[in-house]
Amino acid sequence: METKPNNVTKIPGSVIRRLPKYLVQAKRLRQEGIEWVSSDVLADTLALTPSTVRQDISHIDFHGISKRGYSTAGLETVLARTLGADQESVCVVIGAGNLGRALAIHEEFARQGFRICEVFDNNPAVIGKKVGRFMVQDMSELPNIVGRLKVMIGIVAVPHDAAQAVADRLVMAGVRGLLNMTTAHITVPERVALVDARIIASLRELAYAVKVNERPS
Amino acid sequence: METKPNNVTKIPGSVIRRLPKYLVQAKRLRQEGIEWVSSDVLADTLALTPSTVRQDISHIDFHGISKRGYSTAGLETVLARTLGADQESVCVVIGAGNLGRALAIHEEFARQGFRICEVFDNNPAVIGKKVGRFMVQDMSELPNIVGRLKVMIGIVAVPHDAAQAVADRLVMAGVRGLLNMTTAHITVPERVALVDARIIASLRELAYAVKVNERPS
DNA sequence: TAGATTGTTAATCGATTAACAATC
DNA sequence: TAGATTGTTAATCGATTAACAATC
Repeated sequence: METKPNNVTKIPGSVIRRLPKYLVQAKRLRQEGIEWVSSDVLADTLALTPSTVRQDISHIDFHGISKRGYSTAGLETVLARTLGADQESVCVVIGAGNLGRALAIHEEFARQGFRICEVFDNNPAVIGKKVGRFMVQDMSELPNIVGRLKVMIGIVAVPHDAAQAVADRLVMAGVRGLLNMTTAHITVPERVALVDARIIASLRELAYAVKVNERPS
Repeated sequence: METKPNNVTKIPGSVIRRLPKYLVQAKRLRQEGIEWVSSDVLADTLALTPSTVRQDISHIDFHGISKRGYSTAGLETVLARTLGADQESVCVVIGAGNLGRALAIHEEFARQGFRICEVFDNNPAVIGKKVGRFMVQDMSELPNIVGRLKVMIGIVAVPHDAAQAVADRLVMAGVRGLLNMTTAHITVPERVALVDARIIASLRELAYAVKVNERPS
């Protein structure tokens, strides 16, 4: 008997980056009491083609039904399981500046299953200070806490120039994935995952698009 | 005489999304006193191929020199001009929750040329309250302020369910581009640019990558 | 049953990479 | 000059879309 490849085979990045959008829609539709959704409707609401939707869903361990479409509840469940959204991911935030503090107290992360357990900084002036329900920890505590609380993800919210050094310490401490909130380019070993949040880059992309739209010839 | 196509032709999105990384590197190298950089070195530091770097730079109105490479100062200048990073972009933040407040006071945006001029909310309990140097404005003031201050970009930092309605009001007010900080899917007219910040989606991508790395067979 | 909709194969499109002539 | 490095063309690779047989 062959194993289903769906959960084992690595899903391409292009697909993985769309799955959260399907998850949001499946959840919304299910909450609205809509039980079935077709690839056509999903494609319409997300500005994709039905082909893309069906191809994407074929990567996860879930099947639609001819003539009815996809069960919204089923889709939600399987997408959540595939993405790991059915389990809490323990995170730490490094950097207790404006951005770091904001991320730490932004309730949405916890609501979405990303539990921030500590906030760190290396500035003696802020170590020990309160940030929401957190007391800012000294960076030297990082390895202890990562080990003890099984921290999976480190969120890098420090000044640009400190980003790589902080990333190195997170990797050393045993974190498995990094979210880079800075504009710096960070390098990590292959066993560690890295995603750039690209907020400034997204704003630049917008500024460029606005400029190009201005003279549409 | 033919016009240079570089500033006129629209640069593909895949390329535009890499240009901010080149800009960061060019600036860093220039500040370190390094005057020239080759496509090989840039590729190495950014985990790209030299071919990709040369192809990307060929989209902007700038040329390297055989045997020396690219002038870091020249590259910085032209990239900044191409992306619009040499000019201030006026932004508003909608939503004075934790995330909105944080974005409003995060100095990095201003430092990168994204000047936030006002923060809005529709909750009477927060309207008129101070957020850093801002006083939270009533949403009804949006059209006035967008018109008067020539606001280019609206940053949508409201709860998920309010995202589309807020986007509609920003578009109506005359904003030219939207940065969507929520997980909602937003639809805008073609003349308006939209970029998803995808912070939660990035964390999901990370959680998935961590899970897949765990059993690497 | 007839028709709607999936799942999948094949075709197209676009992005990345390789190769190399031009050139400083 | 000789050799390093660009700019560009051609080849490859991967992602998206189209088409359609299977099926509920």
